[in-house]
Amino acid sequence: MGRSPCCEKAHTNKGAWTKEEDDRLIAYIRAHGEGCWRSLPKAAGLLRCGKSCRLRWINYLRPDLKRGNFSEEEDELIIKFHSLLGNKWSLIAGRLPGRTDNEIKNYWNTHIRRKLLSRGIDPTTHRPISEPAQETTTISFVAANTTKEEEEEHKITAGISNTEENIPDLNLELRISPPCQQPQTEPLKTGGRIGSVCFACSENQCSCVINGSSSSNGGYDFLRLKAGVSDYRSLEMK
DNA sequence: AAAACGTCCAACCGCGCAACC
DNA sequence: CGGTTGCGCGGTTGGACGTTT
Repeated sequence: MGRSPCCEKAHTNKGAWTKEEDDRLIAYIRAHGEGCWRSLPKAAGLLRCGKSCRLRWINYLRPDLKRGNFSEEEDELIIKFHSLLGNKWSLIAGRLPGRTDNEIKNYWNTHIRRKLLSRGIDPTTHRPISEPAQETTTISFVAANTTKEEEEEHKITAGISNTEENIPDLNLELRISPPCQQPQTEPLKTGGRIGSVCFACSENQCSCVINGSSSSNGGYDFLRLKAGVSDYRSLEMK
C-alpha cells in the first residue's frame, strides 16, 4: 500500500540548501510566482523535490519573514493561541505576521514548553501541573444526524477540552460569511449556548464581545482578533 | 583540551484532504 | 464515483553549535 513518492528520489539532493540553490529558487519564484511545486524544481533547474522547495521558500526564503528572536508579546500570543488551538501551528502562524509554522513549532518545543513548565503549567493542557488530572467533559453540539463535514466544523466551534490526550479542543466559532446586514436572531448552532464564553476575557458572562457590536456580524472577537477572523482564509492562510 | 551532554532549528517524512480526471 | 495527484500540515530527525564537566 502507500502512495507513489512525491518525486524521483534518486535524482534529488537532500540536506542543507546551498546558496546557489537558494538563489535559483528565489529567482524562479520572483519570475513566475509560487505554485505547482511539483514541476517547479525542474523548471527552476533544481535537483530538489517540490516539497523541499516549498518548505525552503515558506520557512526561510520568503521576503516577508521576520527573522530573529521572539518578543515577550509574541511569546504570550503563542501561548494563548496554543491554549485555544492546540498544535495547529499553521493557524497560530497565521496570526503572527512574519513567523512560520515551523519556526513557531520549534520555538514552542524549545522555549515555551520549558517556560510554562517553570511556571508550573502543563504545556499540553495549560492547567497547573499541581492540579489533579481533571475529568474533562467534551460538550458536543453535533446533532445525531450531522455529516462528517459538519462534525469537523463543529469541532472548531465548541467544547471545553478534549479527550484522551487532553489536547484542548477548538472552541472557536470560525465563520465564512459576508458581513451580515441584519442582527443575528437565530441562536448559535444547534441551540447550544456556544456563544456564552468570551475568549478574550475567559468569562462566561462577559459582555465585551458576545453582546457588543462585534457580535452583530455573527462572529466573535476571538482574542481580539476580529480583523483577522472576518475572513476564515486569512486565519488559516499564511 | 577534549569528551560528553544539551540546545536549537532546518529539513525530511508520512499522512490527510481536496481537486482533478 | 472511485482512483490519482498535488499540496499542506504536524511530527520527527539529524547535525551544527554551545555549554558543562
